[in-house]
Amino acid sequence: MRKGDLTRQAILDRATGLASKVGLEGLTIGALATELQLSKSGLFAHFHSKEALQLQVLDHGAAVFVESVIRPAIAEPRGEPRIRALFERWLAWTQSSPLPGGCLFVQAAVELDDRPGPVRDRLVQFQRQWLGVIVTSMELGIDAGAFHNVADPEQFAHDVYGVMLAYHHASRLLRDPRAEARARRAFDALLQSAVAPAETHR
Amino acid sequence: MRKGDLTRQAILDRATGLASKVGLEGLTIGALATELQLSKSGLFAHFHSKEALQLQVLDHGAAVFVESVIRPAIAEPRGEPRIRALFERWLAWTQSSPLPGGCLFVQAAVELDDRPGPVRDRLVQFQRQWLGVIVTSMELGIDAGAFHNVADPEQFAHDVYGVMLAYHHASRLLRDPRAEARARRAFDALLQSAVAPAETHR
DNA sequence: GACATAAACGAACGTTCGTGCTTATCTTCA
DNA sequence: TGAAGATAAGCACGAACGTTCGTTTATGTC
Repeated sequence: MRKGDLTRQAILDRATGLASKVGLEGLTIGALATELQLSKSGLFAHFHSKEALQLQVLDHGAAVFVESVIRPAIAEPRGEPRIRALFERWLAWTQSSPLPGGCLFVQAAVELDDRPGPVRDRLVQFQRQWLGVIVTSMELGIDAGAFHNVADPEQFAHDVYGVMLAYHHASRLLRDPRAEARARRAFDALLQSAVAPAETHR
Repeated sequence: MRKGDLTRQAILDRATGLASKVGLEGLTIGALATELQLSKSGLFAHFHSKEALQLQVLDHGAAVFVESVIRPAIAEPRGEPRIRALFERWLAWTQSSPLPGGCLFVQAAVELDDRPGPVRDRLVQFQRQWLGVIVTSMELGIDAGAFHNVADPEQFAHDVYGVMLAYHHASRLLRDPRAEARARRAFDALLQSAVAPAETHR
């Protein structure tokens, strides 16, 4: 790997963390350069435009997300364990050290929800994929008999994401120490109402 | 009412809508002045600092929220009707014309969650009050026998807010036409699991 | 109608924003 | 080791940021 790629990677690492705090728009080339002890122009040369930087930050964040949340969770057995792993690893992700400002995508979602352009498009794509992972995991669980077949995977994914957003709100804005317990309880209730009858009384 | 108060009100009206799109930080005095066909300095004189403007925008938004969501909902009879009214009016609020960018508080919550200061403090206060309204409405419903007494009002409020945030995400970022139906279904499920047994089989 | 106050303006302040261009300093490989 | 090419710095730009100033225009009161 070339030297340039190394610094570019270092820039993206730092930029991802910074963007989790101040957003993709609040992310500033000058501040980022200062943090990395680089000159503004030197850093800028890696990306040629701020929008390109934002896109790469999003891509970088997505790559990390896949490695630390999705891939390990997919390794779990189908049904409840896999769904639970997705949820638990998402919780851990929002608290992970490279994200001092919470989940980058939650921040970006609110920031970009009415700001058309390629950055928004990319984010929408990622969010759909993420929800798609939950939907698919749910469908596979139904096929395996872990959940009863009247369960609606898309509704379930939507609801689980709501639990995640509520946790983000309670924990980050309200600094509520019970946020995590609340999120788990909500998730359990959601999961409980989806498990197949045979599993319910074990 | 003096002339100055009138324009100040007009400024806050417009600023609230603008902030719902671009956030309280993205809200810019120059852009706001242009929209209102005022000079930057003339507008600035009403607030003396940007932070003061942000605080007043928050206050103004909260006042409108109380009038259009909380007060009418509180007028409904205790129990299910009141809780449902809170939820339905919140849905309508996020789509109301003065808020082209969705709920101002959702935007602000994500933006300020790790930006300490008086603006954040004010927002936290409002959010606690809002959740408190749901909690109290739930408690009153339990007292009236509409919900069974094992229901946890704080957990319920937390969960309902999650449904609201998921709706905001699905509708605003993903532009999912099924967002509203999903939100209602999630809310109904939440409410169903709280209603007293006598009410369940009617 | 004269006077005092309130409200809005226009110009400028110092910073910071994103973005170019030109130069210098490193890596890399023959 | 030295030439070629990649990488970062230096410097400057126009625009926008929040803020301050002195001045002008509108409003309200006696």
